[in-house]
Amino acid sequence: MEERIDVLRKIQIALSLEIVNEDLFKKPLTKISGVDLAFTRQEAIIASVIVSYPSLDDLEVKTLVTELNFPYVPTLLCFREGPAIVKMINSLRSKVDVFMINSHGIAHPFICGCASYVGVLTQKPTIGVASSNLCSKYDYKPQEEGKALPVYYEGRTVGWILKSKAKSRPIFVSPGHLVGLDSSLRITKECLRDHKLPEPLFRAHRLANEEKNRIL
DNA sequence: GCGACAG
DNA sequence: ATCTTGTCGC
Repeated sequence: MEERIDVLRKIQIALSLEIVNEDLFKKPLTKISGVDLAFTRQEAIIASVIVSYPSLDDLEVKTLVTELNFPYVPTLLCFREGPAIVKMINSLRSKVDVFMINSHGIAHPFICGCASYVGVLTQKPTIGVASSNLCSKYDYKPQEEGKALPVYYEGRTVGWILKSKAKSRPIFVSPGHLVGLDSSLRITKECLRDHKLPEPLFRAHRLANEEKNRIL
């Protein structure tokens, strides 16, 4: 069992070497997809909401149901959710410029959060947005709405802690793949409206749960 | 050794 | 994440 984890660690480290944190997404940016999952006993409902950028109008919504085969293990989330997200991305008809994934990107102990994992496997630009911290260090939390402070891991900047909504806990943003550090924050901020999470993710989260309740 | 630990 | 009622606050 420990050997099993060792193999997965090596995969993460190998994938981390493939990550490119430069702005190689299409410009001007016109389509962003938020991807999130909801769970039932033995399956996952995965939702993608593609919105126009920067107007954020819904362009295409889609859900898929898939089986889960890997448990949730902190730092190994990509092996649980990654395959389903890749399946969703590969099934979309619209050409999406950047994917926002509900997870961390490079702000990960092995530099391989689920957003980075998905980006490398699909070679699509990705940004990771999480509601809580995993391994980053930061000096203090931003207090003013809209403000962000860098977060570090082993001495280098790997993302941001962003006060996305006045009376909510801050969120954690980190580039996944084919997106730079600054752009990951800028794009995320441009997608903020009335919720703590950026619109693509807020809508994908809501859609996944609506679909889950519908099929139950 | 102990605690912490995305979803 | 999920299982769950009411409840406090914007």
